[in-house]
Amino acid sequence: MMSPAAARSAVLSIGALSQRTGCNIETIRYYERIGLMPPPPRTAGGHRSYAKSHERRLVFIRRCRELGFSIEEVRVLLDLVDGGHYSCGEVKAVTDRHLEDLRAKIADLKKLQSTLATISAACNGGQVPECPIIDTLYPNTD
Amino acid sequence: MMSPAAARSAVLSIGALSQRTGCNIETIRYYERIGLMPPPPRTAGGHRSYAKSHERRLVFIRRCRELGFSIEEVRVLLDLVDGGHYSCGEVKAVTDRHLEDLRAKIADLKKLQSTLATISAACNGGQVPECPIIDTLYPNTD
DNA sequence: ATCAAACCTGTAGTCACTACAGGTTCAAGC
DNA sequence: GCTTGAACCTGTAGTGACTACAGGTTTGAT
Repeated sequence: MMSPAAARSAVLSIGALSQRTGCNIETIRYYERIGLMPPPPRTAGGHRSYAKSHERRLVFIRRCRELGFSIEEVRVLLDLVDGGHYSCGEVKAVTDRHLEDLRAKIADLKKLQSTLATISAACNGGQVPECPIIDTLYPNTD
Repeated sequence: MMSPAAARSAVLSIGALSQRTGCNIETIRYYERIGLMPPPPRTAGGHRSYAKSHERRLVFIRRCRELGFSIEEVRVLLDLVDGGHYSCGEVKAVTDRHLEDLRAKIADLKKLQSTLATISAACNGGQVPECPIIDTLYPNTD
């Protein structure tokens, strides 16, 4: 159990929090503005004072974002966690929907890549003022 | 060779162009504003009058966008085409750089999917107030 | 006290659109 | 010709997720 003095030594400025979490200062303020992060206490001079719990929350947010969850999805997950009595099923539902989105996006990109690779392969990159890529994409005169 | 009267019958309003190309009216105006599309002639009442050549250009733009080229990449390609004496190599360079971006993006998404699938698989979606997903993503108390 | 770095709030910009608001034009129907 | 609704116009602002200032204040070292 930390003593009050020891707890006070764990206080972080926004710059320190930024460094510890790899999250941009301005992004941290953005997250506060949109409600993902609670407004922290301030110094007498108006500077934000973050506790360890703030840091842990921000790490969670960043991990979710890195995994591609949208801000809204992160918000839903945080609401579940904040409520303190979420079910594992609710979390899994959000996660699996996101997984589905990822799969669809990958399939989409693969199709694009395949199409583009086919078009590009028809071009040997010469100096001729014609190009199969342009010829494919630019409609002919009717 | 179309007669002047026949050429005049090929004139499209912006709504007609939107329908023929599947490109939103407001997006067409946006493309004009950012210079991808040239400003077309106007009717006496100020309405835009698009020729067939405008339509072909817009189809090209839409195809490139659908393939994931950024607006700037489309702009580069259009500059090449507009110059009229581009080399196939220049076009291929833009295209292959885009292909590389696509490949990187796919690899990135696959990694995310794999990570997330692993995390999600640890969750059987029950009613317990604990969740391996949250446990993985939310830092523990130090 | 001085000074540079860190911080603050507010505003605006990025990218590629998308959605109005308020007004004008067009064309069909009477 | 008049009416009316649809289509069009310009200008502005919003979307999502940041990111970058400007101009001012606070902090901490010297």
